[in-house]
Amino acid sequence: MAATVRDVARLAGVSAMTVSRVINDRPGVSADARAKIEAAIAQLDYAPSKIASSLIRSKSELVGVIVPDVSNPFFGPVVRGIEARARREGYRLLLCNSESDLRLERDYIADLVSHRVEGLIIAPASDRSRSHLERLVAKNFPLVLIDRYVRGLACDSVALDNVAAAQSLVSHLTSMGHRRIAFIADAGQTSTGDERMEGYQRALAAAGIPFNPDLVFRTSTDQIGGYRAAQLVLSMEQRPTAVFAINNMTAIGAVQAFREAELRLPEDISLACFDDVPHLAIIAPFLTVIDQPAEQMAGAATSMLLERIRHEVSDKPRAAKFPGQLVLRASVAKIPSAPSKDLA
Amino acid sequence: MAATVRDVARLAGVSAMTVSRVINDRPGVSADARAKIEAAIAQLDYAPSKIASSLIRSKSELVGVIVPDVSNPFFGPVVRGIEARARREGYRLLLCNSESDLRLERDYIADLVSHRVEGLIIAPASDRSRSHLERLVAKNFPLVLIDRYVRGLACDSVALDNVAAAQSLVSHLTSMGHRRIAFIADAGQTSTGDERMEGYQRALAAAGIPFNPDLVFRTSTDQIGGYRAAQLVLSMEQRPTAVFAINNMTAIGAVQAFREAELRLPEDISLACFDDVPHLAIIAPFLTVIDQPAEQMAGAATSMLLERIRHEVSDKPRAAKFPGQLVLRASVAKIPSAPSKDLA
DNA sequence: TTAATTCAGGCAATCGATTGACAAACCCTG
DNA sequence: CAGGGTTTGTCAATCGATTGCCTGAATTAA
Repeated sequence: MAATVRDVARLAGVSAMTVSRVINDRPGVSADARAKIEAAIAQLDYAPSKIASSLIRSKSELVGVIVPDVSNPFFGPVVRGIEARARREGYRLLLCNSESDLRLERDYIADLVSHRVEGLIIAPASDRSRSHLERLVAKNFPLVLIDRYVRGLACDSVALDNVAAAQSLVSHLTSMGHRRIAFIADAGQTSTGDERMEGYQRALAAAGIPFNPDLVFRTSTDQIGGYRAAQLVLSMEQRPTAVFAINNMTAIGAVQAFREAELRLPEDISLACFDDVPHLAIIAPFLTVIDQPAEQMAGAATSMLLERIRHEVSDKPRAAKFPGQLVLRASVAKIPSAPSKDLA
Repeated sequence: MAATVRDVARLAGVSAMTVSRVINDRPGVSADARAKIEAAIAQLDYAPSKIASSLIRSKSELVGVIVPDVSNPFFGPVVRGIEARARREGYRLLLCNSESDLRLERDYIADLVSHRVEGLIIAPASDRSRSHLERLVAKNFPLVLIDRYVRGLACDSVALDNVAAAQSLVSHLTSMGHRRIAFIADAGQTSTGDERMEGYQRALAAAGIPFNPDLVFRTSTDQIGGYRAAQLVLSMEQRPTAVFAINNMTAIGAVQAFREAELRLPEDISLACFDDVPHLAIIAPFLTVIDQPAEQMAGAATSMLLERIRHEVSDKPRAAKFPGQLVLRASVAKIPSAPSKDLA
């Protein structure tokens, strides 16, 4: 069906190897032969098979990317950033959505390896991803973790400095007078979640507020999880004055719950979260958030991966940390320092 | 480096072909041999090379996807929808962002063809994409256009019924009493843009409002384009009472411009646009929009593509149209029917 | 016991591009 | 005009999995 080097060679009256030389811009071809070959290529609409060349060269020029969901406002820019950087080096992206499903993630990894991707950038579903990632690391397969790292897995990673970012966000809440601050957290399976928890606790400690486990609501880190957690928050006897949501999706779920309960933000309850929702800020500059430089992080991860692929670096795993930016908007209210009066 | 069928065969004490049979679940292998082979596969951590099997079978199990930008709130769900559908059939996605750049798009297409993707789903940059898409169509290459079609190109497409959707949106504006309705449009290169223009004009005609070309602002369909167009709208002597933005990004740019001019929406000016911004509605149920079923459309496009790949359908091009849903929110105000009084 | 039938499993060719070894033709200089 | 060096191009092997064709062994029926 499709034309091959041999077809081109026959039409141009040369050998296959000469055609190959022209395609790969190698020396040793006369101008005359080159012209004839190019004419033949155009005439046959010939496209060299990367499959065949991948096989012989053991270079697929493919990079695998696994994220929970491309349509997530955080991972969309991540994928875009990876693609932009990889493109410049002639690499294409094999994109998979793991849906945070461990089994799906494992199958995808196996499939990408079969497709002979030269490297893999992954936002692992959880620490339990370790079992299947370990095999890649053992084989010295180029691998970069993004957004999260996996405890005990010695490989490159790019993530936010979540401890510091969470601490600054929660400190903002305490500085606004909040003392009962609920934390809508993940199920406790990711480094990201643990670090944010750590930041939460440090900020509380810094403000002299004892940590109260009852204020931590562990749930799935999606909209429905945030919605349910927020409902639990609202059902508490002593309702928290502020909620710290672990990411954008849970925050959105929380807003939904608050709205249904006819609570006003921030008058009745304050809310702050991780991840800006792009564009949202313009239409409604509302949520106080930690903004992550998603595309930059993705670019850095891709550079690290390409270095691994080219063996330009030592085997020692590297961990890049990016700072989060606290963006103050309107979802956090100031609480008058009332407690002392109440006691009097 | 990586193990091959032969390595597995040697270790299991059988021939390569027997191994191949086990991998592909073909009959003709004894339970004993199968067990030994599976043990050898596990021991060597063998992953069959899809590159080699693609070459011999002429099936890459790859589908190419080209969109302007995955991080766009419309195209993110599109890609997700394609991936979800393709995955079930064992296909992987080769994802490219064209950035609406014609040259980049052309290069990507050539590269995907070289990678021997079995089919291609593309949201073409503009009607000028026709020149490079035509060659694919001529070769009978499985191709499905999504979101936009290209005039004069006989191939499958999946898009919104933009004429009807735009008409319903603009009719909503006229029914609210608006008579001077600006249209922030594209540069006039896409079917989508033209159809929305058609719907705009039909709605005006239905309301007995003469079409005024001065109210059409052609620009790039991104945030900055919307911002600039909105500034022009505001600088008009007789300022329109409502703005119809061709998509979400231009609407966001317009909001930005209105905000800077300290105009209130919808009290001072009304705004309606295409494309819902996911999640935005929950946090700020504000923009009146036409919502597109992006994931559904993507699923349909993928099904059409798979049918083409399998030659399950005739060569006749098919065009699927999806209805847009008018979602009324708060960005459109009612205008008191003043004109007659003014005349009196 | 023998022939017919079935079935496990091996050999070798193939997909399309690449590459090292090598041959042929060319140029130049002495 | 002959011989060394260079350019240009050919041949054959290779990457890893697959498959049609066959062989040899096992099972069953007569």
